[in-house]
Amino acid sequence: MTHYSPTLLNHEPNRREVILTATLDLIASGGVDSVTHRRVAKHADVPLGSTTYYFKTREDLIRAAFDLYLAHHAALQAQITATPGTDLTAAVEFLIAFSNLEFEQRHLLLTEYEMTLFAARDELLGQALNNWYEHLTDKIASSLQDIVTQSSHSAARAVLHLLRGHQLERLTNPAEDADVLRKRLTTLIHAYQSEDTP
Amino acid sequence: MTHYSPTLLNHEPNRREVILTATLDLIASGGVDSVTHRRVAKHADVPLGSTTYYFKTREDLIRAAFDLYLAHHAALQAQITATPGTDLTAAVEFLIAFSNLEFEQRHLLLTEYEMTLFAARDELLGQALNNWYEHLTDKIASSLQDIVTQSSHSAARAVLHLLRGHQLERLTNPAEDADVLRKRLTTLIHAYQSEDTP
DNA sequence: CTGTTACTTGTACTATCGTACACATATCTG
DNA sequence: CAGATATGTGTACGATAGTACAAGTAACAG
Repeated sequence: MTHYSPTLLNHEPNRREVILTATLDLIASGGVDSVTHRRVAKHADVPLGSTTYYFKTREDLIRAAFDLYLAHHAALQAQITATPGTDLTAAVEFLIAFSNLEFEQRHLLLTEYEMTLFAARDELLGQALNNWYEHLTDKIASSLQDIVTQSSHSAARAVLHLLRGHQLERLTNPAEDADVLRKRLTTLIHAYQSEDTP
Repeated sequence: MTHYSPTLLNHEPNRREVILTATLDLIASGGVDSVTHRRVAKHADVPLGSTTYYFKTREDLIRAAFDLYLAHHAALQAQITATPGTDLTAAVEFLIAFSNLEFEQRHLLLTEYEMTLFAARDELLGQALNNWYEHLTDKIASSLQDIVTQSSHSAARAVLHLLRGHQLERLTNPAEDADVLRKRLTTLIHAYQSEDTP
């Protein structure tokens, strides 16, 4: 007794990635909660058996999706890092560009915080996220190294946190735009430029 | 035909609040996803019919729980605000105390970011959250008003964002402790003290 | 006391879920 | 070509979900 009507099977080479992309879509629009095997399958236009084949459990699916997100984001970063600057204004503009990268596509921002919250309760992803943070800090630090007098790494960490807080509020408050951020970043970095910092 | 065996009914006056407290417990430990009428009922030790009586839908329940959280948090803040300082060191210690308020009880931190993410997709709660942010900013601004030369409100916003970013990373990275935060806050506020800020 | 309203509770209905699994086809290995 | 392995697909099962609701009890207004 046949379970389905075959005639032709789609042997797609990258089914797995298609499924993960659909999963990220769902996470961005409805949160991690909204991720179910069935919904993902429907969104990716593949049968249910296909998602459960590649990802045995729901958690596997979510973890893998976030891994893909980190990879995608790394690729996006590469576009920006190409043009480093050597003075304060240029550095700030670099950071603004970096921030806009996530601003302009709200779903990136949402995905990121969904991931952060999920990682807070998932040791494995938590570690991956820490590595990612470290990586981001290094990128920012290298854009600051010719500007600040003290450890550019520690300055970069402060910059990153200021950015995160800004983005977090931006999720619900549109008044927190790029102009406001620009001023704050300038002030902060300026602080790391002067040498009398305690 | 009786549906249950009555003999005595618990006519508790604050069933509603008991239910909401249980809901917040669940949110902190397992996230918004883990909130179901049945789980809340079991955790609060009330029958299922009780939670659905007070909160018609799951969303009502979650929204109400976050409202209660905001009220509780306001009460906690009051304990701290009692002792304002007039110099940089005192102000930083005030902020550290404020931050520890949430650090030391990880569940407060988790609840807060669950709320933020939920609010990002819920206009109503989003507005409430913005008001709360504004309120927090005012508190911080008043602790800075004798210290910074420029608008203490704008300085407070930067401080709040730095704090948020720090807490967010702290969720997965224990290296981000109070000492690190203290240094960053000092540097940031110092920047708002000097007058040559662009 | 009487009617009205607020509260309390068990149960039932329908939907959806994760997951397991048998079966079919494609690809690969040798 | 033949066997092994990877991939694809439909279906089934038990668990859990949101929500509705009838029927009971308490509190209260007049």
